[in-house]
Amino acid sequence: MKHVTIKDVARKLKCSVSTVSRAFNDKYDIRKETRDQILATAKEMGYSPNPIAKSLLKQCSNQIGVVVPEFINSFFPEVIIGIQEVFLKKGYQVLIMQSGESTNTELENIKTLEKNMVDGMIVSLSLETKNVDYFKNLINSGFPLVLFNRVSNELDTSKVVIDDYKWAFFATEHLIYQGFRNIFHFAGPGGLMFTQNRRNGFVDAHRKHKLPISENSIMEAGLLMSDGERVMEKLIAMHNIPDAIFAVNDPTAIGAMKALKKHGFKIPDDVALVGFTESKLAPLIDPPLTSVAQPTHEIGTTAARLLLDRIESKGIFVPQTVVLNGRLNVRESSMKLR
Amino acid sequence: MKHVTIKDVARKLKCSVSTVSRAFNDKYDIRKETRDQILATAKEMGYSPNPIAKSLLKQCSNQIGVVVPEFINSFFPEVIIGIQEVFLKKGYQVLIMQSGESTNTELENIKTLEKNMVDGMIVSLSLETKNVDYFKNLINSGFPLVLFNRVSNELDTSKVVIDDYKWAFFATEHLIYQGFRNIFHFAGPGGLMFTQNRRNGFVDAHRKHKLPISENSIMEAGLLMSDGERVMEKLIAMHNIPDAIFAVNDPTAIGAMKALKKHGFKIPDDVALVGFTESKLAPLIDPPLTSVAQPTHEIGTTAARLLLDRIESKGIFVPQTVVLNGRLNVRESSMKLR
DNA sequence: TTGTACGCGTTATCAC
DNA sequence: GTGATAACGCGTACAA
Repeated sequence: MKHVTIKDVARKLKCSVSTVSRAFNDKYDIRKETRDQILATAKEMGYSPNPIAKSLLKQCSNQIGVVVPEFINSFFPEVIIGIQEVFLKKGYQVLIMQSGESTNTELENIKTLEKNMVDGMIVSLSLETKNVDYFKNLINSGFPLVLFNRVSNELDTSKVVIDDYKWAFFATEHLIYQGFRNIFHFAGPGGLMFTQNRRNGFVDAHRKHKLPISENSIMEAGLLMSDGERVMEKLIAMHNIPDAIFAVNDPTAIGAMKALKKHGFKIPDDVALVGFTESKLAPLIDPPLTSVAQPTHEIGTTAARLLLDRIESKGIFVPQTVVLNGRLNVRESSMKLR
Repeated sequence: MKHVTIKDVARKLKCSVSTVSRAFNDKYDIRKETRDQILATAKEMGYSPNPIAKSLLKQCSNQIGVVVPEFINSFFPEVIIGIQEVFLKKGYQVLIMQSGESTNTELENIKTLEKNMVDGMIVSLSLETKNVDYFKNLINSGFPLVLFNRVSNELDTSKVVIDDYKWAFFATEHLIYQGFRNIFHFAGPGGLMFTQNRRNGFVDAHRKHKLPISENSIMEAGLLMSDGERVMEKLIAMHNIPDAIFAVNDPTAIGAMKALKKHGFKIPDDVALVGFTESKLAPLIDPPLTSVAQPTHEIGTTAARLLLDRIESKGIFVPQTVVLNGRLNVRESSMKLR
């Protein structure tokens, strides 16, 4: 029933707890025979050191925490797999928590992990999060933290991102090269860095090609499929149909696609579509969706290595921002026929 | 830098640690004024009780652990959201771990959570897991455990499942009603309960309708898209094309679809398709895929409530298996066009 | 080489 | 109503 503790082992072997402890923590001031015997009986009794007690003592836990906004889309899960890959090899356990895009839950998650004495955290901020004071304190107090994807430039810590501006620029330019002129952007919620960057990329691509860009062509949508659907329905109702749409992410693009198909519009003949942060659906949907793919797995491994370096560097550590490369996967949804 | 502890607060207020402790654990043997003052300065100092120490003392943590094989497909994430919903409300934190379909990692995960003194676990077994001895011991020692989806009938504990047999039966029968006669089944890996159940449903639907069923029409595929693709390619190479396929899950169905489309087969005209455990892709793919939808969110909340009941019931507790209802969502991929 | 004793941050049980 | 102290399970400096 109860967990077998170091005392039980010591009692059984008629030795002291410290001897047992020593047997488990390969220090060389112990005789091999005693060590082997202790390890053997310990195993037999089903004993293993209690990490909780160890954490309390050593103020660290060989655990790292990961907090993500959601894992309905495949993006975050794929990143997490990358993270795990690195840490499991190093003997760390990875605790995952989900904020559900809520600042409050996010904060609770962070505190829980902190109190569990995780040795570091990898976080992608929730949509709601405006106030990053808690993170600031964490960083200032010397806690190892790495951000990815949803980052804040108020926080001076290591980050892993892709160049949203650049790839939004490329994606838009691709539409321009295809000959589309009346291009709309379905933007993400205001305030988020990547929303702004993708929007700026969209604008500057037009600027480079000296194409006018009307105020109304940038619509604040959201990040969900329902957002894309809603905004598209509105445009259809207003008979304001663009040639092409660059959406802030795949779900909104797919939402728009859904609404367009429902009303009999052909894609890409009537309206072309480009998404972002390629989802598993992109190549499978009809028509296949052009999208900017992020190197999810690599984002995970990179973030993990940055955190590991930070944890293991007992001395000074300079936060660094790693910008990984994306890729524009061109598919049928954005190809001008003929 | 360092965490502020109960001692710091006590020292600052020139009172004893027990008084501070009392202030936090609403016992009535404390004066309101002292209590308020303590709470105020504690807040000011940024103190909150350290759950690690509390766990060590109380042998429980107000945390529950969740172990799933993967969360690339939306199924497990959606279940987890349901689980969180119940537990967050009750003041529990939910720690999530991913076994990656590996027995070893699964075991490590379980042990980590156990050593973190989680008050209970919700687990869906990995594909590889044959030996469930560790779980048996866990259950026998009185540890609260609930299984879902990937369960084992060797384990005497609460479970949440859907009736795989029944819904596989319905799905197959649907194909039969549509007029298909040469129906294949892409089965999952042997050994898994749901693999067997879905296979039996497939067989018995044929039996009920007195349809012959050849040995070769059941192909062991796997659970991945690549598995479906591979098996379908093989069939195509052998010029052995069925009228319809009932696949063990959506990814294999979609893999088959991919291969079929690549070789110019029309769906459902040439080959009809039905999946299982409806994924987000199913309604979006071309053609939309018929599939058995599982009530993911409800699976999560149900499992959570079962676990909660088990945790809070200090006395005797009878394990119960809850069988939730699925739903066959019929879409274009399985509709016989006259 | 091994044992004793202390401390990690709490709460519970005693005294006072 | 409040303070001292023992425990929770472990690692480790120090003593033996």
